[in-house]
Amino acid sequence: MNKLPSLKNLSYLLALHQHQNFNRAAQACYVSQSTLSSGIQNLEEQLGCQLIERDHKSFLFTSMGEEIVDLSRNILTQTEELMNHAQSQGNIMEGPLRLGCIPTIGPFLLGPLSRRLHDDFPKLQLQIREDTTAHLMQLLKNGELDALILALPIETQGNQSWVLGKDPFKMVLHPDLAKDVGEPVDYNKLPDQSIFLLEHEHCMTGHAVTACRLGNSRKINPFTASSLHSLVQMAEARTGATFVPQMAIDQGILSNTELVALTPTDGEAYREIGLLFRPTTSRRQTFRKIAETVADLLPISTLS
Amino acid sequence: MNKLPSLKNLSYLLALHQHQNFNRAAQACYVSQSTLSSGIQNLEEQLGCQLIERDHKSFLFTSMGEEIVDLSRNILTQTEELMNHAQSQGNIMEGPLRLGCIPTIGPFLLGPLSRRLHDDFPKLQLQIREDTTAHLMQLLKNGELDALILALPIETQGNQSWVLGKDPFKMVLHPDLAKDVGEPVDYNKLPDQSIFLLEHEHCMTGHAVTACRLGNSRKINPFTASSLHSLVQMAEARTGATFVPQMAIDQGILSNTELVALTPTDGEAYREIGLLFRPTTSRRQTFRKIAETVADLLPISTLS
DNA sequence: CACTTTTATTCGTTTAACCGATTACTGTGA
DNA sequence: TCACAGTAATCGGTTAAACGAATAAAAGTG
Repeated sequence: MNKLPSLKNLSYLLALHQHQNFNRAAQACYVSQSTLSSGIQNLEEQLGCQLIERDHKSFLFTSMGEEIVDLSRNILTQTEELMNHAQSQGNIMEGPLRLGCIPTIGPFLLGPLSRRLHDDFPKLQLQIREDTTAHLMQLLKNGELDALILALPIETQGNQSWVLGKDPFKMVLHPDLAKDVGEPVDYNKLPDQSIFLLEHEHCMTGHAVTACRLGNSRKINPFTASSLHSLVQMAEARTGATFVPQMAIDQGILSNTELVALTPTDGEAYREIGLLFRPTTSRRQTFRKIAETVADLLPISTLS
Repeated sequence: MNKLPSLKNLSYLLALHQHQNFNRAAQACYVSQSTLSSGIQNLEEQLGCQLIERDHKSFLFTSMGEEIVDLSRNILTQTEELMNHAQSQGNIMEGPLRLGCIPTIGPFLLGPLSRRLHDDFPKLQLQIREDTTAHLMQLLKNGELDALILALPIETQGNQSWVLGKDPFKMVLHPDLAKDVGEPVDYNKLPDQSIFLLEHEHCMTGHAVTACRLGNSRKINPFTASSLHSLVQMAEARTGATFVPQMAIDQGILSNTELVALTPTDGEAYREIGLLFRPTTSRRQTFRKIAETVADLLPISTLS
C-alpha cells in the first residue's frame, strides 16, 4: 500500500497555485514560508513527479501540477463538506451555506428568501455573493461557493442543476409609448432605438432577446444600463421601453414611476430560474430544501 | 481555519467499518491496534462528534459515523486516483484499471478486448472481475472497481453511464423445432415449456423477455441455467429453444452443436451494452478510450 | 554595488505518531 | 465458579516528522 499524501500539503499546493508566490501562500495558510516550501517538495517526492518547475527567482506549475491542483481542489472541497457535516451534527439545515446569485435576481429574491430561511432554519448561516454568471461559476468550481441561483439556460460545465420555476418577462414602457403598441406588444409600432437593454455581461439581455424573439432589431438602443434599476430609469427619462422580469415588478421596481408593464409577445416570454451545484457535493438534501423555498417564492414554480 | 483531518485516520475509519473489529482493521492497515484506536479517537475529537458508540466489549457505528464513512470513501477513492494519475505521469492509458463485467458479456468480450487493449496501450494493467450487476455496483461504489461493462437499461444509482452499442438477441433452437416456427420466430408454434432461460440473478433474462415481448408465457420452462454455455447445452439436450446474444454466437458458442439461430421477432430485439463509472471519477478520458475500443468490438456500435 | 524580493536550506525545538505492554472488561467453557 | 480467550482503551518511551527562525543563494532594481 502506497503512502497517502497529506491534505495539508495538498492545501499548500492549492494556496501556492492561487497566490503564485510562496510567501503569500504561506501567510494564507498561517505557516512559515519554509514549511510550505518543504511541504510542496514533500508532496512531489510522495507523488513521484514534478509539480512545479523552479527557477531561482520564480516558478511555474507543470501541466501535471495543474492537473493535480484540479484533483486536489475536489478532494479538499469534499473534505470541508465532511467537516461541516460533522460539525453541524448531521442537521442538514445548519452551519454556513455560501450562495451565489446574479444581479438580475438577487435584489428581488434574496430579501424574502433570507427572511424565510431564517424563520424556517434559524441555524442556517446564509452567505450571499452577487456576481455575474461566469464569475460565480468560477467560484463554484473553486469551492468558494456551495450553490448558485441563476437564470437558465446556461452551459452548466459539468455542474448539476435543478429548474426551480419560471419568471415571465414584461415589457415596460413609458406611458407615451404604451398607448400605441397594443398587448401583446407589437414591436413594429415602437420608434427606432427606443428599447433599452442591460450590458452584455448580464445574461438577462440574451435571455430576454431570445424569449421575446427580438433578434438584432433596429428598435434596440445602443446605450446599455448596468442594473435593472438604472434600466427602468432610462426607460422613464428617455421615453423608452425595456424588459423587466416579473419578480422585479412584484418587488416594486416600478413604484414611483409612471411606466406601464405589458405582455411582450403572444408566446411564452420567460426565463427559467435554476439552482446549480457541484455534482460531487454531499449536500443535495440541503439544496433540495433551499430549492423548495426558492421555488415557492417565484412567480411560477415548476420544481417537481 | 479549521484543522483538516488526516486521510490516514479516515482510512482507519473505513477499515474499521469494513472489518467491524479493531484488531483486524489494524492489521489490514499495517498498524498496531493502539494506533488505530487512537487514530479514530483523534478523528472524533477533530470532527467534534461521536462516530462510534463504544461498549466495553464491542462497538457500533453511529448514524453520523456511517455518513462520515460514506463521505470518506469518496475522498479516499479520489485521492487514490490522484496518486495513480501522478504515478502514471499523466499518461491516461497507463497503470491499473479495474474493470467489472457481467457473465453474459465477459466470456465473449473480454478476450478480444484485453488483446486489443494490450496491443494499443501496453502499459495499461487491466484487471477483470466477473460478477452480477448488483454485486459489481457495490464494488464500484466502494472504490474497489473503476468501471463496469453492463447490459442496459439498469438503475444507475447515481453513476454515470455511456451507451456503447447494441447486441441483438437471437433465438437458438433445436433443429427439430426450427423447421416449424418460421423467421421471425412465431412463439405460438413452439411446444409449451420449450424455452429455457437463465437464472433470475442474470439481468439478461429480464432483458431478453422484455425485448422479445415474451411476458409470462407458458412456453417458458421453469428450469433455469446458470450460464449461457449450460443454457445452450440444455436447449440441445432437451429439444428446446433459448435466447443467446449475438456476441456469444460470434464467439462460437454454437460451434459443435446442431442448434439453429433465428431472428426472434420482427421488431428490434436487442440489449444495449454500456460503460458505467462514478460521476466523481477523474479518469473520464481513460474510460472514453476504453469505451471506443469496446464499442468497436460490439455487433452494432452506437457510441457517439 | 547596495538593496529588495524571491525560493531553498539548515538546524534546533516541539509536536504527534507509533508500538509494545498493560489494563479493564466481557463472554465462554471446563 | 474460575480460568481463559478476545475485545478495546490506556500508558510510557522511542522515533519520526512538522515547524519556525535564521540564513543562503540567486536575480532584478535603482
